Amino acid sequence: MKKSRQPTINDVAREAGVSKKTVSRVINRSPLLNEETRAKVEAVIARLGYVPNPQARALALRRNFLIGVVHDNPNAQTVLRVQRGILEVLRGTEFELVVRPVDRGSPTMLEDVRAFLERQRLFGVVLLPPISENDALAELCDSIGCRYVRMGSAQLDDPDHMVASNDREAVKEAVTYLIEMGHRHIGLVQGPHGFRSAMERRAGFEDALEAAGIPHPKSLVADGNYTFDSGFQAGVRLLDLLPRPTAIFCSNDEMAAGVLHVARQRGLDVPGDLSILGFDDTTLAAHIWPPLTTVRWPVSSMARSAALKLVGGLDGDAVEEPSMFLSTLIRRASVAPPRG
Amino acid sequence: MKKSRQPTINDVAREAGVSKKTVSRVINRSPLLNEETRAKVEAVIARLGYVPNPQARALALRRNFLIGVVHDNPNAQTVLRVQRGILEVLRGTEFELVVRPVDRGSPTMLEDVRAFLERQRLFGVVLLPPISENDALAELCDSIGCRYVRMGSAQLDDPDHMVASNDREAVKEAVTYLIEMGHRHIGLVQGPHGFRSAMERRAGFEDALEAAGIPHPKSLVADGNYTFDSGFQAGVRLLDLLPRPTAIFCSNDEMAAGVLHVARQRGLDVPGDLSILGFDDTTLAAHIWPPLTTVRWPVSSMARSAALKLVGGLDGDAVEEPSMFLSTLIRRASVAPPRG
DNA sequence: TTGCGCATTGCACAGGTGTGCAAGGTGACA
DNA sequence: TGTCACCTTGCACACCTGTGCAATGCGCAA
Repeated sequence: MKKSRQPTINDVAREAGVSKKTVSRVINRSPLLNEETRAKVEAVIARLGYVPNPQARALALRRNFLIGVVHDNPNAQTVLRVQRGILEVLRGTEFELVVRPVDRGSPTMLEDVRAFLERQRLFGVVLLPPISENDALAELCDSIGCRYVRMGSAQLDDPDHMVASNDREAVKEAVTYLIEMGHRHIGLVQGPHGFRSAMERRAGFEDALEAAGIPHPKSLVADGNYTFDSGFQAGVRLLDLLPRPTAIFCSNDEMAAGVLHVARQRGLDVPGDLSILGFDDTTLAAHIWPPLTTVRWPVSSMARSAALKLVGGLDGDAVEEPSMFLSTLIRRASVAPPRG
Repeated sequence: MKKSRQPTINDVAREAGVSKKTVSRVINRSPLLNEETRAKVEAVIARLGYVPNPQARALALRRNFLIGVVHDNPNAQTVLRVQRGILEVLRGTEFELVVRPVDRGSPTMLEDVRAFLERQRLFGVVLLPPISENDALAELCDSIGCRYVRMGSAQLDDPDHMVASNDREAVKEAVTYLIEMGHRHIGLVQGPHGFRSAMERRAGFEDALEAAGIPHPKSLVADGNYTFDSGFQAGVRLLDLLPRPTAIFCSNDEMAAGVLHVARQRGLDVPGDLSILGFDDTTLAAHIWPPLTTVRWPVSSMARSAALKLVGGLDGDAVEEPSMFLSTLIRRASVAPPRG
């Protein structure tokens, strides 16, 4: 062996006695190809251990074999579950995963993302909530020609570019469960304003109360921003109320943990004195005490589906990936009928 | 404008009336360059909004401007903290972050990583524990010519390629704290066999007991594998002992949460009946009740330093990044003197 | 004026793959 | 046998940047 470098498409072509173009067709599974030629070339490829150079492909195709995760999601668990879901799909393919956090507050956010997408020529991106709710971002992807899938709690305008979950219905079911247990005085710790997930979950909460004919005064609604600390603050406010709510629904698990801390500090028994209901089913939910009754947000499945929507259909047959995923109630120990 | 494409180095060269090479020198900050020419070229670059094409650069340089995270770490929190730390350093640079989980158990693991590194031609990788302890992996990076930094709890053989923390001393200090509070019957939930972090933490535990002249029978040591469930199992075993330990040190927070669950199920008061000490200081530690006394593993700082070791020193002056980081005891509410 | 050294610049090719278009080959049919 | 259509293949160039080495220009001394 004169050359210690990795074999190139030229080496394969020479060895196989065909042209580069033909080798290229073999690699890219062109149907316009004699079966015999294909077999011959494939044998040489296997013998030389040839692997196409991704950098050269990226240059020639003007497209990189990279999938991006663009997010501003504060929840570590969620972000990592999405990554894992995508990586599961990408494993064994030529795609790699690149992570790109953005700052929703920054005035240059859109320009930053544009620069990122244009420079890196990503094959596609998965947009996590809440940034996925930004329509300008989706339009940006469209205009650049970058495939994208938005994850969200929204309705399904465009199944090709969206995977969603039925948060509203799931929350309605969960809160109905509280009502059926006898709770009438139920607090809500809602997510930040402007987040669709927060709106959907609040709507589900209200749906349940309305269906049961239970009034829901403003005082029973506390603001949160999906963090533990904001949950703690909201818990302080709600548990100061007289009469005290007998149950609290929190729009995510971290805030539920915050409320639980307040209950502990006040010596309240959970679920005896207070039932707590969360949302997400992060590992935190199962690891705190008592184990948290929560709504499982099927984020891993959604991420897998998103990835398949991006890279699927490349081997010819376009697989129809589901776009709607069901959040389901997970019953643990943090909910019980109210005392008395 | 005839061409709607992005400007290339040729456009810049033509506009500026110089050759490609000269433009290239401006971009790559070559010192062999007339100051006047540099200014002229930079003006054209700014006017055209020229940005070098990363794909073409990757091909020509045979090196991609990507930093990889190679890991098999089961802890979501840890993985994400590392990512965040690295991304903090990479923000504003031309580098992107690509994530690559591996399967330590797989017989083809090393080959997989080799293929990944050779194909993608990463600029550098950060190796997370426990896979970072694999010497063959480090040698592989060396032989391929891929820069790397190992994160670990190990001693510092090679500061250029390693960032480490003083787990052993930190644990010794933490367990000494338990002893000073009056605990004499202290359990250990150790990490999985073959993990250096597990060894170091166990060694620190034993150091403290030996220094205080306290015997430590095998029965007080339970095996774990850094998961909540294994912590739970270990907790069951330790809390079945007679006499029951008055304190338990767990080699990470998740296992500590598992032990806490066992204590709750048995109606034990923490820290009244049982003190629990964790390691890592993940958010879980602060979010469970009672807040967990734990050792803060400075993983974010370590990750930042690792990233700087990889990409630093490119602008001329090589910055000396620290390689050793101090884990420190965080005192919360899960530790108290034993009763009686 | 010539020669020399130094600072600066440019040519031409490398890096590896994809593709438009034209050419080559083959079989069928009149 | 000639013609035509169709299937298969190959050439040459595009994609964009980096670099070895030669060339250019300039000042200065002999």
